Amino acid sequence: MMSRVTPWETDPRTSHSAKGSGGVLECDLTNEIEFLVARATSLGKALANARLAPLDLRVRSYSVLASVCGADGLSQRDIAEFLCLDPSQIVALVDGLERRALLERLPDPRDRRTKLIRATAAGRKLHAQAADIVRDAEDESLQNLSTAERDQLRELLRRMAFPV
Amino acid sequence: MMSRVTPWETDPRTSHSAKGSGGVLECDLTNEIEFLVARATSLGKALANARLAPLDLRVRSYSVLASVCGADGLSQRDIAEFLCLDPSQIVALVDGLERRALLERLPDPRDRRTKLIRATAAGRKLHAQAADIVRDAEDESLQNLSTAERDQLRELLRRMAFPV
DNA sequence: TATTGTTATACTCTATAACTATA
DNA sequence: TATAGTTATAGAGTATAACAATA
Repeated sequence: MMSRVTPWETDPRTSHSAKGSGGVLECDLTNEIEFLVARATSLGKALANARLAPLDLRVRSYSVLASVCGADGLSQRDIAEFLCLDPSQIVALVDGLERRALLERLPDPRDRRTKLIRATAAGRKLHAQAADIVRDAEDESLQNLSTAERDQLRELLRRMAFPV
Repeated sequence: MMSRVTPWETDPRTSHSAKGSGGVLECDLTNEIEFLVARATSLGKALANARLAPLDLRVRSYSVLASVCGADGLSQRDIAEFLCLDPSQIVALVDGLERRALLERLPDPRDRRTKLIRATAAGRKLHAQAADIVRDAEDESLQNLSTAERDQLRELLRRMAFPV
């Protein structure tokens, strides 16, 4: 069974308005990097969410899990900053993953306010599966780009996503 | 007065966990284009929303206005497809802009089901102001990148955001 | 006095299904 | 039978403010 990611997409042939030769609307927005990056995110997130559904993960919860698996001993504050989320949102996300025993809150010996988040073995296992799925989805989103172009894009995006 | 865009950001110096030399968390996610693109979008959208607030616009409503100003005679369906939004969402967005007389719904002589959306003079004027603001915000988000790099990024993103 | 995690609340955005009028 | 716009609703995501424990 195929998952419909953008169920509202119309057949370009039945549409009859100001389009360019490639079927893409010609408009100033297509020159705005912020718009392009938002549209790419929208498409990518929809696809990834659909693909992660069988694991009972979404992009947000996957991101928390991946953060913790990648760098152990993060505080909730660290995760929030890294993911550009408010710390109050991390509470619910960590709650959900902790309830499934995918990660755990540990006391920080240096600061009793802080809770260090650590992935469990089950969490690491699920993350490995999820990372494969996400990699496939990303590969699909980037079909038009060669490996070299993807590397180039990644570097440029890194500098946009993590400004000095 | 300065607008705080990411109010939860902590001072890197007070943080004490697994970070790389640049203060950036080292984690597999930073190699995932989908993550980087999402983070860039998150930062950019927050900044743009804050800057557009004085015009009583948000990124979503601005996008609709910009679509219509860039390519006249679009149907709501066209806008939905272009912005990756469900047609049902366009209704409320067009409603809001129409109420402010920034655009109008016109009957399509070829198909009485369709409504063609056209920007009014006031809409074009406001769009011009908004586009300046968005351009400045984008410029700020891309401080790290040279003009050539921005062009490169734009082209790569275009192919990611509008796959064949 | 400032910070971490937390709770609460309101708002925006997204997803889905169903309806109507047209085609 | 299918499509454009619409309505309704529920759920996900975001933004703020305030509080207790701790620094």
